[in-house]
Amino acid sequence: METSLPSGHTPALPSGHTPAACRAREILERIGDKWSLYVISQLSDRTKRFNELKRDIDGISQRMLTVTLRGLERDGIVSRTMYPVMPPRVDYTLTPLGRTLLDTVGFLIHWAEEHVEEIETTRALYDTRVERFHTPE
Amino acid sequence: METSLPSGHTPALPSGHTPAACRAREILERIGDKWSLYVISQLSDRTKRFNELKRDIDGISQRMLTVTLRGLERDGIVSRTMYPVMPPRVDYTLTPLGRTLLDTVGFLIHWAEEHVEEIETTRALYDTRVERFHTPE
DNA sequence: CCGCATCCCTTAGGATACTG
DNA sequence: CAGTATCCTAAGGGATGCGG
Repeated sequence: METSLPSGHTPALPSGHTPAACRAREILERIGDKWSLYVISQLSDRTKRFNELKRDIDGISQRMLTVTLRGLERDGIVSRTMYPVMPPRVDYTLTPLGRTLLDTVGFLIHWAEEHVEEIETTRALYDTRVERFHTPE
Repeated sequence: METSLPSGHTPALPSGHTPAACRAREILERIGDKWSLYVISQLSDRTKRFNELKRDIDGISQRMLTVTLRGLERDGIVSRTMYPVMPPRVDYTLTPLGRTLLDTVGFLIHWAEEHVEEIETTRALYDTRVERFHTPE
């Protein structure tokens, strides 16, 4: 297993011609959904409990946190430990597989925060241009 | 602007406590959707035309290619050049901003393909466990 | 405290047909 | 060739209430 980055241009993967690439999409959709990146990021430094995650990820609903965690657990990216105590206690932590995503996830979030201003400006410009085209007056 | 990877653990970003982080989510959703990663990847080595992309990205519909390209263009990740000829010709290429994503995109796709087997096995195992719980017999 | 079940609305996204 | 327009279904995702 090589962890080195395929620097520069990837050989422009077949993206569906081979069965493997086709199935890879399902996996990317898992971590590419609305919340997974943030859950992974929040677990980057240590194990956390359910409500701790809920507090730290601003705007996530209880339902979506559950759904997201289940998905990540199903894929073997997050592991779940339940302690049969009262009140219940559940710990979530990254698996070794999950940890292999940390650099990339960190980079993506970093990248997004770095370019927020730039992209929002570009968007605004684009939108006014399109508006001009569509409004008659 | 530092392009170096925040290796290991990110400082577990606030993910919404600051306005910047909150807005960053919208940007991540853009490249985290179903097709963007593949479009970016396909443009990694060179400019391509519309139908060329459509051919190369297996399974994408004409509509979704249009929608995805518009979104990427709006964010300044892809640039669009239209030649007023007959038949029409439109070229798509990555902007400098778009190129800064190449390593990460390449890594993600590579990562997904690398772990397809592993994850599918984990999924299947997880599903049978859950099934056991829910089916009475 | 953790989380499942339900309701319900919104969005994503595929199929198809038509245009400059 | 490179789209737009329309229709329609499935999935996403929030709110709320209940249960161990």
